[in-house]
Amino acid sequence: MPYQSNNFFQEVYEVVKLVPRGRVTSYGAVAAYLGAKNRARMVGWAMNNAGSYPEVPAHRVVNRSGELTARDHFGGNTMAERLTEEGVTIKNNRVQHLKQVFWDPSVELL
DNA sequence: ATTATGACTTCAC
DNA sequence: CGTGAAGCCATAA
Repeated sequence: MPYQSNNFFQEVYEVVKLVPRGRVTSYGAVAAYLGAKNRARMVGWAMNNAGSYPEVPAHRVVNRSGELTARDHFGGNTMAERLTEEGVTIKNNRVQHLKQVFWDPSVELL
C-alpha cells in the first residue's frame, strides 16, 4: 500500500464512512472539517487511494456543485446508480436537490 | 529541483 | 447554474 501522507487519509475515510445513506458531502467540506480547506484535491487523492477500502462510500462524495466527478473512476454509471438506489436524485451527472441531500461534517458532526 | 497533472474551490462575468 | 482563470498541494516522471 502506497504512502499515506499522515493520518489524513485515515481521517478522510472516517468522515466519509459517517456520511448517512441518501446524503452526500464534498471534498472541500471534508477537508474543511479536517482543518485543511485548501486541501480538497488531496481528499480526492485520498478517495483515489480509497479504492482499496470497500467500507468507504466514495460514491457519496461529490464536488461542490454536486457533480459526480468520481463517475469516471468508478467506471460506467456505477456511482449514479448507487446514489439513485439510496434515494439521491441524479440528473445529467449531477445531484439534484443538493441543498437537501448535502451533508456537511463541520455542521452535522458539530 | 522543476514541470505536469488531478476524484477541487473560489472569484468574476 | 455555466464558463474561465487562478490558487493550492501531494504524486509522478
